[in-house]
Amino acid sequence: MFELFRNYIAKYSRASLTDEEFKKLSVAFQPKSLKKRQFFLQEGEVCKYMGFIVNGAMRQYSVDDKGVEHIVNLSIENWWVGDRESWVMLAPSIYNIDAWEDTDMLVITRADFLETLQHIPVLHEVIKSIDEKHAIATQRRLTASISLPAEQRYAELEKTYPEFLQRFPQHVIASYLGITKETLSRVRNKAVKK
Amino acid sequence: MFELFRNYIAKYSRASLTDEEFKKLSVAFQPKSLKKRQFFLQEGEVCKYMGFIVNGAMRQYSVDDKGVEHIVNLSIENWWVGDRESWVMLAPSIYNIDAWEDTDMLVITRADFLETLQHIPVLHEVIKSIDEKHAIATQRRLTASISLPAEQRYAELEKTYPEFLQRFPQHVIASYLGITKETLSRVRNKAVKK
DNA sequence: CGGTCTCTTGACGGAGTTCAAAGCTAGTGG
DNA sequence: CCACTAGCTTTGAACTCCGTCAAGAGACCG
Repeated sequence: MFELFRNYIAKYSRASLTDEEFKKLSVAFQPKSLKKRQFFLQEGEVCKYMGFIVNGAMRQYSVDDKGVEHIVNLSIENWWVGDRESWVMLAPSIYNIDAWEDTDMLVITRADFLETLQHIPVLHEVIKSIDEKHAIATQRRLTASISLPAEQRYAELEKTYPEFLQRFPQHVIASYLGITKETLSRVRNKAVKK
Repeated sequence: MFELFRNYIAKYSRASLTDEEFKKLSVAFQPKSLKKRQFFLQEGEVCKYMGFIVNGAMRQYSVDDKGVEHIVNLSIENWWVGDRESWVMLAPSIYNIDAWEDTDMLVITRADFLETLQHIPVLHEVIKSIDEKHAIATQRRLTASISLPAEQRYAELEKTYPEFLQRFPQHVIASYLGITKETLSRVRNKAVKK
């Protein structure tokens, strides 16, 4: 359970954690398993946990006035899930997060997270680096969403996260791209012919 | 020049900086003034500076295959400008950043920034808090851009950053929202009639 | 003044949505 | 092993929102 997590952390820290530090870190996290379709966070709740996906796949989405789901994030192994805004502000979330496949995660509360940071200074560096990567990815997606047509957004996804195309059905991918499943189907058929 | 900056920093730190700390911080920054339309960063360059706007207004945009500008960020007093991705990765930027009004800024290089962080530990907290706010805002914009039609995105902007509507002409706002100036014009006329 | 920048309005076209139907797959239970 | 269902993908036709192109009108500035 924790090996993947340790490797992940090591990747993000110049000086990797000592055994003792990693032990401290481990006790702050609790294993949690979700069945497909089970919620990790529901709209209106405060996001009390951040989760690290050990295996499985999840989606984060909002629901509009008409009841349509808009997927804002997809996550698989080695990704974090949680609503930053709600987590930081302690405010009710506008998002739902649920499991798309049966999923095993490691979760931590904000209190435990902050305390652990005190005890393991190197972690700051790790977190910062993760946040940086995340910020860059989000900015890229925003830029694409504003400036590129559906077809190019799909092409970009294919290049950036090809795993997603294996793991999620097309109607999920479509929503993530901000288009309908029908449009995605047509885009793909057109692409194949080229 | 530095008063506004000091107030800004104070807002983001629980324990505000000592005079000595702030002096250290100040020497790391250099004043820089840009005339309207002058570039702070051009596509293809590495982003060597982060800038804090003391007064004025700037825009960050990419240019697509057809030569159309897509504005991804607008910034005014008390905002930071720079391309995170290029700044962190030391890679050529895909964005242009220029002044929309005559602008006075304080700028810092990455080397000076990292060194200053060493000398003033409280700064980490400040930076983290700024980054968090920024990440949340970007996520919100992405969500809106995927799930809301033009009219609601404009309404949201009106609520979130009403200053922008005063400072930037409509065609700039339109591009920031990912629509054309004509569409924005029609949306606004329709809104007035309600 | 005469330019440059800005906003508006109209006519047309196209990308993408909506709605409806049908086919395709994989699991589940008889 | 087949029948049935649920979830997924595809296709077509009508429609809608928004972009494109073009023209005109106001505002500001040298």
